[in-house]
Parts: sequence; C-alpha cells; structure tokens
Amino acid sequence: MGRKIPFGPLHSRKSLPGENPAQGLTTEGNLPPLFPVFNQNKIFQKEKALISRYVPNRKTCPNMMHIISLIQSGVMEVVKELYGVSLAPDDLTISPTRKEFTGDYTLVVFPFTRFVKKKPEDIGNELGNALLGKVAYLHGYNVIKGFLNLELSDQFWKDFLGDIYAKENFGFLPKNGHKVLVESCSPNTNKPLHLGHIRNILLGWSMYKILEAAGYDVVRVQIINDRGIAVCKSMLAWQKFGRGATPASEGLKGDHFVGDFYVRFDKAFKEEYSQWQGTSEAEQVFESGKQNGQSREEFFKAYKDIYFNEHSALGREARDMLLRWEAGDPETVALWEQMNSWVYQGFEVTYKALGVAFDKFYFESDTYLLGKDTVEKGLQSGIFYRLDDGSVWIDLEDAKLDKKLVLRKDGTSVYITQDIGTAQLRYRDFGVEKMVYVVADEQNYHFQVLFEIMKRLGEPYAEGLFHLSYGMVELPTGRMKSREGTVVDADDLLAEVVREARENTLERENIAGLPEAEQEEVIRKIALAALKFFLIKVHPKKRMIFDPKESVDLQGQTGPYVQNAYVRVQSVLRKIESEDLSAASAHEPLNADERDLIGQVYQFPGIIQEAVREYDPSAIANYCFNLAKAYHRFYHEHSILRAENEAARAFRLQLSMAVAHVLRNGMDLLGIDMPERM
RNA sequence: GGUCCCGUAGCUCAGCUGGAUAGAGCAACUGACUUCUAAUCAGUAGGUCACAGGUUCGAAUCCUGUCGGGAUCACCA
Repeated sequence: MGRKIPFGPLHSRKSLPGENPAQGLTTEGNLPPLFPVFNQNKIFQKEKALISRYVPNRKTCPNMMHIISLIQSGVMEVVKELYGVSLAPDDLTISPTRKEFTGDYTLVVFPFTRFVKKKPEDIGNELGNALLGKVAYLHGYNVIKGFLNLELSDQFWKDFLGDIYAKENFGFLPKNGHKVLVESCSPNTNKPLHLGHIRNILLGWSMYKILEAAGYDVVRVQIINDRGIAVCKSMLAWQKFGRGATPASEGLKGDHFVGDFYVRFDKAFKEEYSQWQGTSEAEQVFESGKQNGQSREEFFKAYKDIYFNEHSALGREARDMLLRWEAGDPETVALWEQMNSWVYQGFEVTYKALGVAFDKFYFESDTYLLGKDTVEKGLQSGIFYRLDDGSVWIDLEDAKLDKKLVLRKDGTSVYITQDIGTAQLRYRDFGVEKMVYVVADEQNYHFQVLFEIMKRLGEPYAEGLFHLSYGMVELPTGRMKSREGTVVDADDLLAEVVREARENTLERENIAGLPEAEQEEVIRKIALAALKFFLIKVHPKKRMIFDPKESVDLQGQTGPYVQNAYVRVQSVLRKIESEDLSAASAHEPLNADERDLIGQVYQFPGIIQEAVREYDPSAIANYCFNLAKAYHRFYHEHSILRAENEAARAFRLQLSMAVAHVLRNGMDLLGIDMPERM
C-alpha cells in the first residue's frame, strides 16, 4: 500500500491552463554489509579483485600501483627497519596534502611517538629520508610539526594522466557478476508526483547509476499503490461529477486529471460533513463525545475519520466501491483500470521529463496478498506466534525492536506482510543478492523490522537488504500539507526550472547560432542540472530546505556551474585538430593548479567506491563541484592553446580531456547530462 | 515517555576510518572580459562547530549527559 512519500513543502500547485509542462521536453533516455568492497567478506573476493584490477595498481600499470598503497608499504618497511616495529596499513594515516602546504600526500607521524621516543619532527625527517630511496616516484619531502609531507615527482602525475586521459570510462569498474535491485518512487495512483517523489526518484536513479559504475547489474523497480480507498474516491468522484470526461477531452495530464477528481471528492465530502454538523444527530454526537474543554471545531476536526466511516453517504459509497473492486465486479474493475492507466500515462511523461526509467513495476493490487503463506510457514517453525484472537505476531524484542503484528485477527495482511512477500517475489524474479529501498526516513522503523524478519526467515538475500533513508523536503516556510495546497507539484517545478534556464540562456546568446530544437535541448539540460544537483548535493539522510528560488540558480554551487567547466573544455577542443599529445610528458614543472587538478582526477575511482559503500550520491555531487571549481581556476590562470611551450599545451589538453571525462561521467552518475555549449 | 536522526557563517550546505589555521555557495562589499565561453576568476567581511563533561599527543568528528528540531512507537500505508 504505497510508500507514502512525504510532501516537500511549497507553493501551491499552480494549474496553468492549457499548459503541459512536460511538453517540449525530450529526454534520453549501520552501514549495511552490502558492499564490503573493501572488507573481508569472502563472498565478495571477486569484486575486490576486480576493483584492484581497475584502480591503478601493480598489475595494470606496473609503475602505477595505487600510490597510497605504495607509500603505506614503504612506511611499514622503513618503520620496521628503523624502529623494529611492525605496523598494519590501518595504523597509518595518509591523506592528500592540504593545499596550503607543499607535497602530495601527508603521513601523520604523531602516533609514532608512542614507540619512538623522539620529537615528531625528528621522526618525520628520519622517515622521509629513509623513504626517498624506497618509494617509486617519491621525489622529496618536508616536515611541519608532526606532518610528513611527501612530494611525488611530476613524472608520476604525467604517467597517470597519459594513462587515463583518453579513457572514456575512467573510474568505472567492469561487471562483477552481482545483481542489485533498487526500489524507488513508489507513488499512489490518486495524486500527481510532487517534490518528495523527485528527491526519491533522483536518489534512486543515482544509486542505480553508481552501482552500475561499480560493476553491479541493477534492476530498477517501483511498488505502486494502485488500490484502496483513496483510489476509490477518485473513481467515485469521476462517476458522480466527471460526465465522461477524459484527460484528452480536458487537455490534462492523466495523473493531474485523476488527482483533480480526488480533490473533487474531498471537497464534496467536506461540504457534506459541514452540512451534517448542523444536524441534531451531529449535536448529539458532539455532546456525548466531547472531551473536557474541547471546542466544537476541535471536536469535529478530530471526528472526521469516524464520520467518514460511520455516517457519511459519500464514505459509504466509496467503501462500497472498494468492496465491489475486491469482489472483482467487472464494471468497477474496468473503471479502476481506466483511471489508473491515465495516471500511468501521466507519470510516464514526468519520468521522461526527468530522464529516468524503470525496469519493472510491482502493483499492490497484485502483491497485497503476498506474504501470508510465508507467515503460515513461519508459524509452524515458531518464528511467528498466534494470539487467541487469531492475530499473528513476531517478537523482536531481543533485537531491540518490539512485537509486531503480521496478520490481523481476520487473517488479512498488513503493510509489512506484503513487503515480506514482495521481497521474496523479487528474489524469484531476478535472483538479486541485494535490495535497496529508497524510502523516506519516516519508515526507518518499518524497514528495521522488515529486515529483521527476513533474517529470521533465513532468506538468502537478507544480509543484502538496505533502506536508503532520506529526509523530508521542506519549504522555507516550513513543512507542507496537501490539505493546505502547499505541495510542490513535480511538473510545475520542472516547468519552472526550464523557464528560468531558458530566460538566462537566451539572454547570454552563447548558443543563439544553434537550431531552435538544439537550443531547447541545451536549455533542458541546464534546467535539469540545476534542479537535480540542488536536490542531490545534500546528504540523503538530512532533512533539506527546498527554496524554489535557489533551486533554479544557475551560478555558484550548482549543476550548471559544473556543466560550464565541461563546456569550456569542449570549446577548447573544438579549436584543435587531432594532434599529437606525446609532448605532454616533457611538461615541466607542473604548476600548483595543474597538480591540484590532476590529484583530484586521481581520486575519482575512490569517490565512486565511497558513494557505493555509503549509499551516498551526494559524495559524487560534491566531488564534481570541487573538480569543476579547480578547473575553472586553472582555466582562468593558465592558457591552454597559447601555453608557454608545446609540452605545456599538450599536457593541458590531456588534463582538460581527463577532467571533461570525469565530469561527464560523474554527473552522469547523478542523472545529469552535459551540453556541449551553453 | 521509549527508540532513532539532525544541530557547523545571516541563509543553504561540505568536512573521508579523530590530525595542520573548520571550508564552499548564496546574500554584502572591492576588483578582473581588445586574450581558449565572465553561467567564470581573485579579494574583503562573516564561527564559542547547540551546551557541558569525558577519552586522546590531538575532537566539528568518538563516549556520556543537557537543551533545541524532526521522525517513529497503528489490526494505516
């Protein structure tokens, strides 16, 4: 029954008469033990092997073993020789040298004072001196306080750059043979998608791309709440007030069309309720039911659901509709199918506009009965127990959770029962070892319970279940409520960012020479980059404030800023013929901006690993921004085509190409396309 | 009340398994386009990393407590 995507706040959905925002938008297409890529989990030895093969190392590039490993083993060797102490790689802290100091990597030597009774500075100097002959590419060092800054030779960076600058897929791992499923979006069929769905969809899509880049086969799915009383409300309203209207006849997107009837129902119900409140029956209910000091208004606000279920004529009709649906009444089922298909057509337009797609849709009308068999079986094996009233429970108190109901006393299933069955179904469908659920953090407890149950059931993929939990999206004015009409509609939002991007782009006239269709394509890429980057750059688990004004910003820490760095490279490359870049290896010395840039490029494979390990697309976004920032600075400070000499020119061209590849690939992991001009 | 998450510049956010003087963007103020795209760059200003203890050579980061904010503890989904 639906994942209940929380609302992001916002300005009310503006219905723009006759405007279909999606038109004109063409598109292309406890840290879980999930990715023990760098852990010791035996099952994943193969993955590990693949990674070490890809990230520069001894096998692929004899001289290019990952420099940190190289430094690590050098330090361990030297420490053993000088001080007779055996250290493990984990005992060493080695990180990129901060920009304000000279060097490439820094070893923290404070910890060594524990077994060497000398000043940190002296230890640093001893180590640095000893390392010089030991570590390939190590060219020099300096010691500041307890920090040993190691300076690599320019040759190291030039070799690395020469190795990767032409590699389109630098940073991506080959297939590892493992399969993951990502569930995201998971809407209800009675309302259009809103801002909350967009954050969800983008996280899901990005996780898919990141997992794929790390070598996994990924299946993208949704679970759609296509049944229940809410859907019946829309159906009933359409019957009563629709007069045979269709999305086509009204010129509306199907999901908005159906959503409008849902609202229509609610309006009619409210009128009915308000009228009823004037009756003597209502008076009686109020008098006998009111709490001490409760006002009439408060009472009836709280009484709404009871009224719906026990007094309302509309409520009665909606519930009858649900019963007929459950009984399989042909006419009801036909209407249900008709309305849902309108909704799906509408959703599809929004997915396309967002540039996302799914491999399979699971429908609750198919899955809401699943899981009962499993519960029956688990009852026999003692995992579940039945109370005298017939309800079935599981006791998870020893896992610091509570007792949880899995079957009602009438034998029907609840939300979690269905999720048990659906997980099993998905395993049968795809044989995945891991499943990632992109669902808002209000359901943290639900997934803790679900995953614990799956473990107790002994499901083979139980250890591979992960809840990618994300925080609510709120407006600057606070949380929003559908009742108050403050939900930010997905299509409106898309239309707004495109409008903003168009205005800015046309003003600049950078692409005025392109055919109009291509201009629109560029505008769309810029608009989506702004929106997507804005939503993904925040760590998923954090609640985020969505300021509509900032979300359409095109300058500063934004998607278009990153795109612009890429576009600058393309602009340079457009000006050259194919040219021999072998002179790059003679470029000497590398300046600080070049070193900074190339050092960042070097980190890309590791950043992808981190994003996978932490289920954190925001790590990619922040990395891309920093790389783009470094490139903008480099671009501003140093001439590429008019460099000092041929070697510098060749080197900077290689460097620019490498940066462009990484930016394009990195942004692709966020679902963001790069324009060639902007 | 129990459990979980969050608290970093006026605002929105980074800060990797503890390491150097806590960083960006926006907003404000100064500068830089006859030169590869200024959707850019450089600079100024802005901080008791909620608070208090603890561990450590070293804490925004780890531990405990307090205060604020949020979520959740349904025979709802």
